[in-house]
Amino acid sequence: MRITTWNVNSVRQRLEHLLLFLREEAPDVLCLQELKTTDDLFPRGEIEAVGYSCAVHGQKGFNGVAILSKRPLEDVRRGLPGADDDEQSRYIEGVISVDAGVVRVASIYLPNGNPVDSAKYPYKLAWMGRLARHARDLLALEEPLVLAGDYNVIPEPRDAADPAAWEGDALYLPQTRAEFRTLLALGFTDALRACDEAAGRYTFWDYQAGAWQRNKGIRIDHLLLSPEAADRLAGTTIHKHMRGLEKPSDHVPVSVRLEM
DNA sequence: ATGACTGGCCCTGCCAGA
Repeated sequence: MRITTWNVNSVRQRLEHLLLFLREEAPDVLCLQELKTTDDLFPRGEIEAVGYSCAVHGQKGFNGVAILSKRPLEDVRRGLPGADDDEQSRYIEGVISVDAGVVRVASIYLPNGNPVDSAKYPYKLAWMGRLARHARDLLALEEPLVLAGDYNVIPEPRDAADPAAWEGDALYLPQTRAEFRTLLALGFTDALRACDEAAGRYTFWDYQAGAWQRNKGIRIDHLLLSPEAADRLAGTTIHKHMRGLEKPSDHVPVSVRLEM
């Protein structure tokens, strides 16, 4: 089965690209981030019409995550445990039954954290701590699990065209990268890196300064696999062509293929 | 060398993104 993550930067602005992607690539599961809309304005009907069910955790104006699936979604959770007062919609999780058993999938929109001298950076670090605690609990289930999303983390220098330009930025600070390594060390596999060690595998190019034309990208959209999912890893794809469309998202979809 | 965009909302400059 194929599972894809994509920060669409407004699902309503990107609806035609989204439907194009679902028709042409037809992943089994698509995790979306930055819906920038509420549940009632989510384009559920158009998406169901091309064969997907939707679990949505929206928010007015900002954030918002969803999971689209060809098969029914069960056990849907909205928001991370331990943050009942957090009004930002950045996490949704569900379970999909397949012939070989079940796969649990989360759509994650990790906080950006800039500017680093504001409350936004401590919020990012606290959020990463909550994610790690929940991820540890999910690993104990010993089932195929994919934590897919926009992590707003540049893991290593090879994940940026110009690493020096990101020094001091919330996406690349040593503490940010250390928190990401702590998450991985719980037992996750970075799917893209397990398949491709090359530098220059980017998933985001800023709208400004001709970043796309000059290939000044970064890799911040990741698919983390539990051991049971990593055992089934068959390949990854960065759908780079989506950045070249008219009025694109600044992120492109990233897919993992699991043998199941 | 410098600056450079896009989307949503309070409908119009401002916040947010990365």
